[in-house]
Amino acid sequence: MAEFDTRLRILDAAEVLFTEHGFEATTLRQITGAAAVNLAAVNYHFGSKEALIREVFRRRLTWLNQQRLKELDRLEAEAGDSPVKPSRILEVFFGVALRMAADTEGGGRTFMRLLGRTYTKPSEFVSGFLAGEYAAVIARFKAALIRALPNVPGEEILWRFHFMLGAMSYAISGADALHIVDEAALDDGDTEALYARLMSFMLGGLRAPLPVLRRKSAKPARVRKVA
Amino acid sequence: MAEFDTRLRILDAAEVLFTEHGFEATTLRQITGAAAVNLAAVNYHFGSKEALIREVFRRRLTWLNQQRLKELDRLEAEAGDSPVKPSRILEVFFGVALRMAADTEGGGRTFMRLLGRTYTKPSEFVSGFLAGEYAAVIARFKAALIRALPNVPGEEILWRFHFMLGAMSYAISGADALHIVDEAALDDGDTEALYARLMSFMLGGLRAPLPVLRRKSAKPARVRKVA
DNA sequence: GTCTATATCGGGATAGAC
DNA sequence: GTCTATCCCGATATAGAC
Repeated sequence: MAEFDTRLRILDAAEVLFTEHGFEATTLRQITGAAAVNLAAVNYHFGSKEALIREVFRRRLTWLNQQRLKELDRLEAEAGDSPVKPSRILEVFFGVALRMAADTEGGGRTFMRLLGRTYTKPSEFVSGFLAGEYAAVIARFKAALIRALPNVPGEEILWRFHFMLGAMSYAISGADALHIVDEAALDDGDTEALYARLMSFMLGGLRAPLPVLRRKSAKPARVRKVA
Repeated sequence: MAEFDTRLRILDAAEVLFTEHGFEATTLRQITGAAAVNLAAVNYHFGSKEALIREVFRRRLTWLNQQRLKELDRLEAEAGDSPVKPSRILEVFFGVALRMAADTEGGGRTFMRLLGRTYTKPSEFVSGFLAGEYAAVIARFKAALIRALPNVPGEEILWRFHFMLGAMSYAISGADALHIVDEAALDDGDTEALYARLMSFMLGGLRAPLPVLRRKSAKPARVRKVA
């Protein structure tokens, strides 16, 4: 097997095992065993276990975010001067992710489950990396949503976006987690249905009446930055 | 320090460290070091690291779920024969959790962050345990929601409940994760505000128009169970 | 119940032959 | 680029004195 192959085999095996058992619990011996390559290959190709972890994220994440930006570009070009509809914006951001998560064979599904979990507790050495990969994308989508929903304060949009990420993460974790909630085997194999369910839930949440925020005790009201 | 104290000190320290670094990455040396007790104390008091992990969950989770059931009991008693409002149901289930998460000093906040993350990827030896702790609670709340929302199919309610758990988990992870999304420091210290934001988002999602589910290809339409 | 000291294991990483 | 063999470390767990 060529060297190129070895690299890929390691990445694929690592992705699966990290998702299954977490970073720390996964050993290089397990990875190289599953990939049917030599133990020393990881350090040869990636330098260290940490570097391997980063690469597992990088290869999928850059592609994912490029897709998102490309589709948003197209959407905004089509819309011209008028703002893009919120539903379309969400469809792009989460649709790309869910389509990746639906890709059982290519490993996309595995990766998205890993990503959702890592997001809430990034080890020090991935958090900075993740932030870098996401920064531009979030900025663009946030701006688009703010344009699309002029009545909702930017801060609220950000929180709701955050909540949506959580909903998506759990949606992708799917039945694995759901059977804690209910023994009835909910079919999470039907991606179309899951997508539709999640999207209607999110749109409902995004457009929900604004919460009544009571001013905090003594703090004087501050002028909000113009969005 | 008395033996009772030692046990508690270990539990508290473990909770913090597990939340911070995960189960695998946290060593007994770190735990006993932080707790200022002897290394051997963990095995004396709990038997093993795994047993310690389970106990970290058990002590908080049973209390949490007892509160939920108690408050739901009260709500249903007050409502008599009429169904309880969905918003009240959510307020109980998630309110109890968020109040616990707001308890910075008692360690509730730490624990809820840990719980949210564990839910999507329970190690084999906690998943069964978690399911057991949750089963009765979920059943009760699911039933209450189905009564409250007769127009929404039970299956949809379950999915939306699942999405809500995700939103809550991310809400509690809070700013730690949010600053991946946006550098602007969103104030997640204001529990009241967070609670209001999350609740309006969830209610919007729960009451959203039902998704249009296209029948799957060849499968004939089945009669749905009566809710 | 608490401690020190230690047994035993398995981890990541690397040296050096092929 | 790939392999074997090995280094070195730190993990959990326990034995046995106090």
